Amino acid sequence: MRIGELARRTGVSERSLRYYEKQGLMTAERTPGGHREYGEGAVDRVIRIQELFAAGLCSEKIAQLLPCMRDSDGGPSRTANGQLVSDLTVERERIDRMIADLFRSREVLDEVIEAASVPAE
Amino acid sequence: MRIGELARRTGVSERSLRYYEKQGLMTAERTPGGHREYGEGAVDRVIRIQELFAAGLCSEKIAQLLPCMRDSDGGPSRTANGQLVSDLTVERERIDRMIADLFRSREVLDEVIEAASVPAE
DNA sequence: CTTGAATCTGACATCGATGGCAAGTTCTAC
DNA sequence: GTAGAACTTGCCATCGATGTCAGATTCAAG
Repeated sequence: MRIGELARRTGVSERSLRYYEKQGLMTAERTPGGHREYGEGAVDRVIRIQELFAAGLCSEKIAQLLPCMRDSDGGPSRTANGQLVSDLTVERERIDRMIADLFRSREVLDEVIEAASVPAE
Repeated sequence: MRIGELARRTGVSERSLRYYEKQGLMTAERTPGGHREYGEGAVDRVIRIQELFAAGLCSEKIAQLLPCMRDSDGGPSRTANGQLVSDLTVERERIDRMIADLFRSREVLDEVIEAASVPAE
């Protein structure tokens, strides 16, 4: 599939897809004319990338992380080295804190929403 | 307390504290000379603000939300109106999705970390 | 071929919270 | 009153992912 379809199917803009490639997060075959040609696996990969971005990881970390992931289709290709494991552990802790924060904030929102839905009292 | 101490106690920079004030997220008494003077409650408030920022809410929403919160010390002061409740509900759903994303990403990190800690096989 | 849609590259803009600096004022302790 | 720390305001810079635009090229269908 080409970039337009991939964008449609993942909900990620073409601009971002090209950016991901430039950041080394994904590759694409090229047609003789230079247009990107993606395999089916690209969809999952893009979604995974988006999730990691949303989790606050930067391009660089994601780029290091991706080849160590057990991909849905293929093999795990690589094992993380010590430095990467150390970095990822830090990220993991950050994510834990973020989750805790989100729970608290969600609770706050719920209280306010709840209070508004019970005007009496 | 003054801004330096508040910054130290909350881990938020003085720069950000002044920014919060400009955004209408908090107020401060002023000394005759114009220096900010904060009450004890400011510490909790700043931390709350930080959490909401971390949850992805923008200044504007936080500014609308804060007066509707049951503050630890004082009363809830206001009730959210329909528009705000609607906005907050949207934010709440976004936070839900974010939490789900974070769980998935954390799992990914765990798998990679785990795989690296078991070099054999 | 031709034409219009899709894609290419590259550059610049944006967003929002925060960092940093500069010049001036206030506070605190001596 | 004086010195130095702390504070004030205001402005410009930064970060990273994404938006957007322009001009050129390629693809697909007639």
